[in-house]
Amino acid sequence: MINFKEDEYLNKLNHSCAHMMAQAVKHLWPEAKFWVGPVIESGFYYDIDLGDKVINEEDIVAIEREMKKISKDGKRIVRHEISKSEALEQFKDDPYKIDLITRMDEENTVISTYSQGDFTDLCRGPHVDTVKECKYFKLIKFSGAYWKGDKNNKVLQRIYGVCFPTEEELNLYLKELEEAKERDHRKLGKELGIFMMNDLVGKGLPMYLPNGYIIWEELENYIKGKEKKIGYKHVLTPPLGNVELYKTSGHWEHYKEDMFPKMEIEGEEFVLRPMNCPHHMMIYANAIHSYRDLPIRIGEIARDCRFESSGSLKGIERVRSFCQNDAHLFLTPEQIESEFKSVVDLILEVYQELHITNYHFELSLRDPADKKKYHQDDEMWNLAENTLRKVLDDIGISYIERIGEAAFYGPKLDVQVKPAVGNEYTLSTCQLDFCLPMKFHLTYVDRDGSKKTPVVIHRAVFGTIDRFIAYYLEETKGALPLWLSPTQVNILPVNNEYHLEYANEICQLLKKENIRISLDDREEKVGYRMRESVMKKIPYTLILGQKEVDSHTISYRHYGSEETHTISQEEFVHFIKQSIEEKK
RNA sequence: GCCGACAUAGCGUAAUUGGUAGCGCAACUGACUUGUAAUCAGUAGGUUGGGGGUUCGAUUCCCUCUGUCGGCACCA
Repeated sequence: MINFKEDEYLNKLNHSCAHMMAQAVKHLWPEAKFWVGPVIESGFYYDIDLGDKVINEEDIVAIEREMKKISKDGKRIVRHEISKSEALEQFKDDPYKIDLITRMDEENTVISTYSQGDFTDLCRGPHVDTVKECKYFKLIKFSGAYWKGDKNNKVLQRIYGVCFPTEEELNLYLKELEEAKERDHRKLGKELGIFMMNDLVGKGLPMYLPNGYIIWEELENYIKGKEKKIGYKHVLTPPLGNVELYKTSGHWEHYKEDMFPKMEIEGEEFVLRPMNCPHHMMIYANAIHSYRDLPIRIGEIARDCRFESSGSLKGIERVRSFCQNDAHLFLTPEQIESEFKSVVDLILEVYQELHITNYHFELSLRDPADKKKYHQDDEMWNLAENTLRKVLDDIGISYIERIGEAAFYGPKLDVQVKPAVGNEYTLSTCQLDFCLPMKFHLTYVDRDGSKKTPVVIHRAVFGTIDRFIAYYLEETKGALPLWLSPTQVNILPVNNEYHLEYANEICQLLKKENIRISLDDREEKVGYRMRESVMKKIPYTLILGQKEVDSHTISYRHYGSEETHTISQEEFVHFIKQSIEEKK
């Protein structure tokens, strides 16, 4: 997908188009006031104050029409430079622009405005030469958006759009947007029988259907197998806990509003747990540990519940009940680098094996100015953040630093991915924590006999199994690799009377090898059954007729290909087993 | 949670400027006995998301609740 911010001309063009949209809005609603209209990865938007007026579909059509007129009229876009005081005078009736101007630093800053015909906007630029260039545009969506992104502020009207140099590019982009909807995991999840939701059960509470649970089990076994190989021990802990546990960890203070409310019973208070860290801390604390025992790596596919705001729920990407692929590594300070590296290596290895390529790393740091969110200990934060930077630089992976995105207890490395529809999210995470071990008074006995506090790494490779399934469905457009496919091989006997016996024989053969098969012995034409097999995105469809019976062979078609291959039974079994093994 | 849109059979959809709903797929029955993306015919399936209001009459208009979708905010 195109990134409008990265291409210099597209950036300029879209920014100019945002101005042109503002001009059109001003023509239609002269009282309109404008906040900001930046170029973003997916085009541009403008935040507009229209008083009580709320934008609707018809307005969008009208705005587009007006924009076409403005573009056709083809006014030049002219830059003017003015002083701060001149700007304050020029925009004195516009509280939004005054807000922007006032926050510009020095008194002598040169401020620029851009004009086109009857419209002038405060802007740094650059812009294209004339509005004529903004010919091929489309307003994509609109919604309310809090002023300055603060939920306590007024809601402005935000309109999103895109602009291209040519009609072909615009149409291609719009087509890609439509295609993205086709691989939305919510659509695929329904079509392929992966998961369901039910109003009576409750929103944000997905239920995995037989097909979905096969994927779940395979993923769970896969990741646990990987973890076991590098020394993780898996545990099972309850999905709720005493409120005191979360008061101790600090989660209660930070997130109680986002947890399912506490339950009082027999004088005790419990919550459905929002994460597993405290449970794992207590498992660590259950025994005395020597420095020789460290690192201790505790893993769990753990059920958590968070009271996510209703507006944030999305398929199985963002839910209220989910399972983390969680683990906590308890370390001596000397082990931080090697263990952090081993987690990053594991993430990279898994991504490579699963052919995941569209992702990037983000180093999430604290905002030192935010005294409320973050655990107060400058020395700890500096140590933790510098350690992470060092490890990442040693490994040689590139990453973007994000201020104010850290967990309250420590900095983290996040792996970000972009879904078919919507904003990017975190798939994998690795977090460094000097804070919780102290809160829980965790210790190990060091070489000199003294008690020391271990360091903890929190990490999740799949993030949550739920979210990973969502991601992987979209990534594969629902055509999952063989090892994850709910049905791996679908068998079509050409004629039940003559070929069903042979088909059953092949079924038994494949079943013995633990291959997930289905036999479609309905009295329908092969073409009809083939069509369904393809629509279900089953990796291999076998066609067994007289030819195969006579020669004891198997004819198969691979999903995505229209060719048929005929090979011996032994070859096919070997081939399928190898493909599963290699996660093809 | 906020701003807005939407909700018709298992799924995908059509229609009514207010006169109680059609179609396709799927399901079921029968015929066809099938060689790589839809064989034909028939049957059944809806208090048009729940509740309330306006009206002679509401699926359509209004209110409300629930859910979904697009953004915003949030995301340990």
